[in-house]
Amino acid sequence: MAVTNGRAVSEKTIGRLSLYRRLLNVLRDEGTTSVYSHELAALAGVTAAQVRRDLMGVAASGSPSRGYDVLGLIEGLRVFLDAEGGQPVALVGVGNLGRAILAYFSGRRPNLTITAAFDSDPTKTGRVIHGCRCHPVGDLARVLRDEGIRVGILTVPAEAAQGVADALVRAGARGILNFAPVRLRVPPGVHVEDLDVTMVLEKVAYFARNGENEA
Amino acid sequence: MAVTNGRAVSEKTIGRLSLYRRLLNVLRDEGTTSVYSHELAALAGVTAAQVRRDLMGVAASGSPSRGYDVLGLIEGLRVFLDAEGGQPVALVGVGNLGRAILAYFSGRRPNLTITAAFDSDPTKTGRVIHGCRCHPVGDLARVLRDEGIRVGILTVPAEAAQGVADALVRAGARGILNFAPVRLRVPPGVHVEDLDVTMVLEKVAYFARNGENEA
DNA sequence: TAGATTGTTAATCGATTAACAATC
DNA sequence: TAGATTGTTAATCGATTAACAATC
Repeated sequence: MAVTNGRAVSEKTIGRLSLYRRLLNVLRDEGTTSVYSHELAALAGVTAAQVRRDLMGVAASGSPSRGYDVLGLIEGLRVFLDAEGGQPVALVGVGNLGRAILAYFSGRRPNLTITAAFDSDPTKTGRVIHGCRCHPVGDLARVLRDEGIRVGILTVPAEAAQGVADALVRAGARGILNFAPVRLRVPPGVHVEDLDVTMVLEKVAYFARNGENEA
Repeated sequence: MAVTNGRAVSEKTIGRLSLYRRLLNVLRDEGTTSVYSHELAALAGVTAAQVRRDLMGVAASGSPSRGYDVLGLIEGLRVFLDAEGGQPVALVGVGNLGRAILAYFSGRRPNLTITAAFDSDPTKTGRVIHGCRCHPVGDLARVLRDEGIRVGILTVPAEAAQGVADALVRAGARGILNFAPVRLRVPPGVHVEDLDVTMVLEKVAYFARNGENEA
C-alpha cells in the first residue's frame, strides 16, 4: 500500500487508473469532452462506484450535470501516474522476449522510456536494438547511475534472475518488472511485479476446461 | 470462482498452485523427497497457513512428522492443473511478441503446447515458426475445430483484438490470454486473462517513485 | 422543480491469517 | 512423552459495493 498526498492507494487502484487513462485517451481522440462514471465503468468493466472511488484519489472532480471533464481527468491522471520530466527504464536480457518488449515500447511512451538495455552476450552489446543501446551487464551500475534509472525490466533466464535483481538493487533500482519464473528476494522498499506468462496461461487453460460460475 | 470436485477454487489459488508446482519441481531435481508447509511457503513468498489451505484443494495430503511428499504433491498438482492427454493452444498475431512467446513455449511444456499460430500477413502464413505452423486467420475456425483447441493467446494490435476474440469464441475457445491493451467483451463462460505490459510497467514505475508501506 | 450524478460513508463480501484439536 | 506439523474452523483484514445526502 502506497501513500501519496496523505491518501492510501492500493496496487489494484493504480492498475485501474492506468486503464482509465488509456480509455480516456481513446474518448479524447474521438472528440468526447465529458464522461459519466457509469460510462467509464462500462468501458473498463468495473462498477460506477468503483470509478468514482478511484477518481477520488486523483485531483480532478466531476459535476453531477456534466460528469467528468475528459481532458481534466487525463491531466489529473498524468500528474498522479507520471514522473516529472519522464522516467527512464532499463531492460536486462535481450533475448526473444527482451527484443519484443524493446520493440513494443520503442517510441511509444514518451514518459516511460527504455533508455538502456543490457546483455551478457558480447555479440549483442555495443549495438542499438529497436532504438535502444545495448550495454554489457558489467556496466549496469555505471549506466543506471549516469542515467538516473530506478526501474528495471528483467527478461533473463530463470537461473540468472536473482543475480541480476541483486545487481539492479545495488545499482539503485526501486522497482523491478520480472518476467523470469522465480520469486525474487529483494530488500524492503523495492517493488517487484511478476509477469509470469506460463502461470497465467496455466490459469487460462484451467478455467477454459473447468468453467466459471459468474457471480 | 470455479468449482472442481465440489470445492471452490479462486483464481488466485490456481496461480499459487502453479507456482508451488514449479518450486516442487526444483526441489525434486535437487533430490528433496519431502517438504513442510513453512518451507514451501518461504520459497513461494506466502504464509504456511496459505500453503496448507491451498493444498487442501488438491488430493495429496501431508504428515505431521514428515510434511508433504514432494513427488505426491507434484502428481496431485498435475492431476488438478493439467488436462488429460495435453491441451493444445492457439496463438494469433505472429509479431515481435507473438514470436517471443512461440520461442518461449517451444518444446518446453509437453502438456500445454502452442500447436497453431495465425496471422493475417501472407508473408508469415504457410511457414513454420519456432516449430509451430502459421495459418492464415481465415482458417481459424477450421483449425481450432480440427485440433480441438479451446485456448487462445492474443498478440495482435489493439485495433484487431476484439475482432479476433470474437472469431476465437465463435470457433469454440473458452479461454483467452489477452496481451492487447483493450478490455475484451466476451460471452459468459469464456475466461479472459489480461496481461498488459504497459499497465504493469506503469505500476512498477509508480511504486518505484512513491515507495510502499510494508504491513 | 424533478431527475440524475457526484463524493463519501457504511455495509457487504471474499480472501487471508490466526488459532487449535488431531496427529505423527 | 514432548514437540512440531497437519487439516480445518473462526477471526481478521482489506477491498468492493450499496446507499444516500449534496449538488447540478
